[in-house]
Amino acid sequence: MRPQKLSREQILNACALQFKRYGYAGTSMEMLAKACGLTKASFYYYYPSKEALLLDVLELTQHYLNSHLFKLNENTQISAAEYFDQMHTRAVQFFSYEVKGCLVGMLSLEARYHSADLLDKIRAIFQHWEMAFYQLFRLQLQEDEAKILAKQSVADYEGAILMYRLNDDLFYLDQVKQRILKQLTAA
Amino acid sequence: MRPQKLSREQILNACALQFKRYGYAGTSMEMLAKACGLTKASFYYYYPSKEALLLDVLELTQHYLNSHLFKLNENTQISAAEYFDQMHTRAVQFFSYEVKGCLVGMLSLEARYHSADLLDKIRAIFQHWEMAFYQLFRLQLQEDEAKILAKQSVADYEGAILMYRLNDDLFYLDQVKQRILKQLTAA
Amino acid sequence: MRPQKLSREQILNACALQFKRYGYAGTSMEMLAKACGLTKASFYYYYPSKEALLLDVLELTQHYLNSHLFKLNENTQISAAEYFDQMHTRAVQFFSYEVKGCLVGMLSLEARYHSADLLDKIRAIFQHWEMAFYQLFRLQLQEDEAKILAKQSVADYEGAILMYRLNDDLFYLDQVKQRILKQLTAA
Amino acid sequence: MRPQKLSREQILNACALQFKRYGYAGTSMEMLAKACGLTKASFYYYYPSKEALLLDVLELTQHYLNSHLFKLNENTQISAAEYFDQMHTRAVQFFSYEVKGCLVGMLSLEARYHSADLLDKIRAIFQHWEMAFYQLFRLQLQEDEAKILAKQSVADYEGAILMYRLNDDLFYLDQVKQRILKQLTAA
DNA sequence: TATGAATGAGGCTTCATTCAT
DNA sequence: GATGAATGAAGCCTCATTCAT
Repeated sequence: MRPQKLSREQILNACALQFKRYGYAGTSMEMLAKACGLTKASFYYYYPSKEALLLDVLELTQHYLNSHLFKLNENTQISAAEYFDQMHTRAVQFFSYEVKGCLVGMLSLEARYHSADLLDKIRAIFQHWEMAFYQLFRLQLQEDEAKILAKQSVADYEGAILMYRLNDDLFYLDQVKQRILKQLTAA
Repeated sequence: MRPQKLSREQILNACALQFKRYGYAGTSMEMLAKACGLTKASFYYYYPSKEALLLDVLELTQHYLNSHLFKLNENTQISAAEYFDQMHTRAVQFFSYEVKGCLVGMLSLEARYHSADLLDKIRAIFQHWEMAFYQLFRLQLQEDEAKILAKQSVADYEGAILMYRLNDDLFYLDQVKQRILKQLTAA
Repeated sequence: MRPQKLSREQILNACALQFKRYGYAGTSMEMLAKACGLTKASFYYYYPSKEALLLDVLELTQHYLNSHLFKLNENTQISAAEYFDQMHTRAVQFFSYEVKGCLVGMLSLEARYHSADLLDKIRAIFQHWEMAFYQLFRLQLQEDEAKILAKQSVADYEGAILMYRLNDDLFYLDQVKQRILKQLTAA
Repeated sequence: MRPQKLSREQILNACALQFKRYGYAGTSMEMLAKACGLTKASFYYYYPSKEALLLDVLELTQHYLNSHLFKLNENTQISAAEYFDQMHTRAVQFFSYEVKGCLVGMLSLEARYHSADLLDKIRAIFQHWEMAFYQLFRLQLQEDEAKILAKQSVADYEGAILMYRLNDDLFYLDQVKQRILKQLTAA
């Protein structure tokens, strides 16, 4: 009776939203199935377990981030600051889409005492983000400065998103942007 | 009457650690009871529900933070920078005690779609922290600057703690400190 | 899909018997599940809560009573007394089936301090019974007499069933019948 | 800190009310203790178990009924009808005191599949009531008639009380009275 | 593919009862 | 006498998962 079959990607996206909203422990397979317009049993046709699903959700998230947020378009003419500005806009969109917050940051807290696979994946995603920042900042800054700012920026974003989620206030994300821009243009 | 195995405060502290480690949804009453050396049923002698317990845990946390971390000793001779330095040291200790991380930050993510009471309490705690920062920063900075820096600093700490928890790397917390100190001494 | 062990109606009937035997508070979900040949968890596939189940049990009981006991076959040639005699026989069967007693009467005692929904449903069932009596008695009696006798008869039956259940003695039910018949034939 | 120690009888009376209101299964030891102004543990000083308490409650009820409701004052000058009238008034008071209903009738339903002791006690109480009616009715009626009317009257009262409790309507009890009076005065 | 049906394990909570002072 | 503290068992319900069609 369902309108149409969902693609693997649509399922993962729907599940990502549930996880982002309620966390891993707070999301049941029932909720995930319903979010996909499937029955619980049907849902198991696509995914054999909650953990497997989560890993795939993160995999997709990683791909998405790598191709949409972290990938630097090298043959561009705009400045590092301008580039970062666009990057920030896309980041804010990503962290505001449907549910405010950062799925990966959230899972990082829950996953700390779970499986090693999960931790590795989460760390990898943050690493890629840091690397993306590094390459961008390197256009303007010294190696050391770029390195530190990249590492710091990831943390800054996570803190800002946490407060954004809690207080519904974009101030935090805007401050992060201003601060990074200042360092990029000051150089 | 049989003597109490643990005092109310000891129970709350033990539970705080469990919540900090596994989150609210990820912690079962069984785990909490065991962490207190009690059976599940005995545990209910102290707390009528998981939610009530959580609120008391947060209450205690708030009291602790207000009296140990957020309270400014006014009749002191040291500078704002020195004062902040000590404050930071205590904060790092607090966020490293037994389990790395920030209970309140963690709960803020889970609580977003839970009870309003919980959200209010969490917001209040962050507010107090911000206010403490503000009063301290005000010693050196203009009202506007102090205000912004205070708000930003809370977010910065949360981001740093998140990454500290994930990567076991104190770099993040140290950077936060340096950055704030720079603004305090530059003025 | 695996075939259902028991139909919805079979489940409700099995549960009705449990409730009739042990009352609402005295019947556990485990008992109900076992009475249906299901595990506790499987039982929840059919009913989300004990209260919801009870309401459905009463709904089914009401339907059964309305169609088997309370419904008057209008185009019949027999007298009111004869009709009542048959009605009584069916009533005795109903109150003796598997477990002696009246589920609704029993629940009426327990429900007095429970949910309003429950009370309403119970009152409605008794109302329907009274109405059935009224229509039947009206064939022979004045409006006022019929009204009073109908109201009284429901109470009489309940008292008789209570004593029947306690003492295993059909005398009580037989007396109720005789008394009503006397009023119907005396007119 | 309690105002004053409760007598055994006060405790039993307080418990009787709880049982009358919520039934045996629906009343917890906690509720009983609180109704007596005692803590749960203190309550066990008086009663070793819920079942033992219940039996004592019934014992007291039996004593009360035997001496206040069932005992016929033989050296009186009034007629059987007048005597019954007074008896009825006391009965209505008894079944209306604090909580509408008949504890024994209620327990008879719950107890049917419990301990034999309980059943015996309940049957004995109803027997005594029946005997009291018999002796009274015998003043006016033939042995057979008195016997039947006595047995029937107990059931009638129980039915009337059940409906009185459910519908808050004294009509039922009044009808029982009228009916019995008619038989007493018709003779 | 899809899903109605089923389930063991576990989660939150209450209960009747006991312990130890 | 009295009660704070403790507990095993049970009660209601949810969860992740499997079965069988």
